Amino acid sequence: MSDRLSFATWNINSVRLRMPIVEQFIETYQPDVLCLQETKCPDANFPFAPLRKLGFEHIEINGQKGYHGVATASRRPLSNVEKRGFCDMGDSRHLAADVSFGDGYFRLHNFYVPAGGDEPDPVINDKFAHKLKFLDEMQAWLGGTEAPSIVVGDLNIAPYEEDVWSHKKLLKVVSHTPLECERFEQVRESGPFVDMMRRFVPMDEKLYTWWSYRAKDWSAADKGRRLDHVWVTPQMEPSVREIRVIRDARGWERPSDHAPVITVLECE
DNA sequence: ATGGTCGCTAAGCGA
Repeated sequence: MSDRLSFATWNINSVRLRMPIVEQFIETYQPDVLCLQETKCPDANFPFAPLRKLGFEHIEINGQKGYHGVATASRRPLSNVEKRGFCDMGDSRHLAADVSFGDGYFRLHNFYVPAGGDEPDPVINDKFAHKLKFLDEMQAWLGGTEAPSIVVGDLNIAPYEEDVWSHKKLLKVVSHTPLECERFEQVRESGPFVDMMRRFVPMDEKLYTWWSYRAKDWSAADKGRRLDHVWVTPQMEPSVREIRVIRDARGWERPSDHAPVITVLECE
């Protein structure tokens, strides 16, 4: 059966505060599935109604008060929902579900990897140690994935030189240190997963999904990083038609500091 | 080299 499906991943930095631009995004780009991170919303307060009104009848959430939280909203049913804990922290940073595509299904993992604090030394910075441990657990769990699978989310690492505005200036900045970038690649290769964004954008071209709130003019300064990712298992790669970073959304009213990334899948 | 801005939830922490 031929099929076409689009999904988006977006660190929304408070889903309740951001509902106006979530609605704007859905109306403009019409994704079939929307994976959100940093919902910062207890499950009891999640804005189900406006999403259902926009056609997202299937909504699965893994939230907590104040911090973190992920949600996957879909026009298609979501089955075998799984919310995995990492590092025994009680953090809400993952949700997986099966999504129908063509004659079968793929497993869609929605991740929010710890940011890792400021100091790039796991010995003196517990948050950075936690980030590295989280990657270890991701690899132990996702290594050798056989089912058609997609990993999306805010992975909080910009692994390649052109994934940041200045490779040299960010070598000691958490998100681009050699230590975590190497670990990141090991996790991806253990899948194995294909870095789909870089399949569409050459390695020598800048590619960002996040721009700090602290810049006076984020777009003019353009000091971005590619913190959000789309990985697919090799058997899914031929189905990926297109990936777009919706940079415009970073400039909308009361924006998230992350831009959404849309992926289009198609099969014959 | 430093500080710059957000969002939580009610002063400071996390990003």
